[in-house]
Amino acid sequence: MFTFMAITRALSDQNRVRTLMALKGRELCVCQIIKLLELAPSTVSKHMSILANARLVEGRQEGRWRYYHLAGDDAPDEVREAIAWVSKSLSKTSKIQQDAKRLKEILKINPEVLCKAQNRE
Amino acid sequence: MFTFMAITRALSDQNRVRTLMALKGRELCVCQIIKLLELAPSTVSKHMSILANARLVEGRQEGRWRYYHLAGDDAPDEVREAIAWVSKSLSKTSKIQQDAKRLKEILKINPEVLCKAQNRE
DNA sequence: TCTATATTTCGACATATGGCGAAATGACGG
DNA sequence: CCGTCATTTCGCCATATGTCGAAATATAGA
Repeated sequence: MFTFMAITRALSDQNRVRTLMALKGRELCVCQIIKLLELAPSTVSKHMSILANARLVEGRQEGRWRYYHLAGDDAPDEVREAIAWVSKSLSKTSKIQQDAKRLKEILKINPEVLCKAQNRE
Repeated sequence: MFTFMAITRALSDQNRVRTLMALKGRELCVCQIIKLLELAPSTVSKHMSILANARLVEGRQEGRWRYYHLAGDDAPDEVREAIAWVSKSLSKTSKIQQDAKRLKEILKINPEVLCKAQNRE
């Protein structure tokens, strides 16, 4: 029950759900998520730790960058089914499709440039 | 997206999730839910309105009593799948099984008696 | 080792949420 | 209609949560 509630609480915030959907089928670096959500780095970091805590996502360090991806086949059933449910429920919503479009543009930007730009703000 | 977030926010509270599980396969009157959760009537009422707002449950008036039941086949896909996911994830957890056991005892009590007892507190 | 830089942690703040009790509402039986 | 009673609405409080900026941490490169 405790782990289940961690999942539902993680899913109860719109920005976290948007992030999950953005991670479908790809890995994203934190600065890319920051750009997508247009939130402060510290805020995004907290969101990611809540998602990771619920085991919905996993992080991977590569040099100075940290990449997050959706939980894989090794994750508990309830987690994988949660992701499937979210995905099925939201894929067609306009907000998520807008995000997908924006994300395409963000992925074109060299991450180096993206990160540096954020640190100047 | 808005309706989806209503569902996830509804599911982000333990007492509401417990209520959903208690409603699996049966209808319950508000005073029975009050007894199960051991919360104030006003609190339970608010929880039920959040669940109903998310369309996870539906209410039915019968005389002075109000009965709630899980959303049926007429509910949107996302709702029915949410219920299925919750149910699959939690059926075996000890907290929910404890509730099921307690509920059996509560169902033995005449609702009239149960309600009157609550109004004296 | 020193500097630059990507991310996290910390501290603060405003708002949201879960809880209660009291009062209001609505339904039944006289 | 009047009183009783189940439930909801309202007003309040304490705590949780989302957000930010500043400081801390960690990593790469000079």
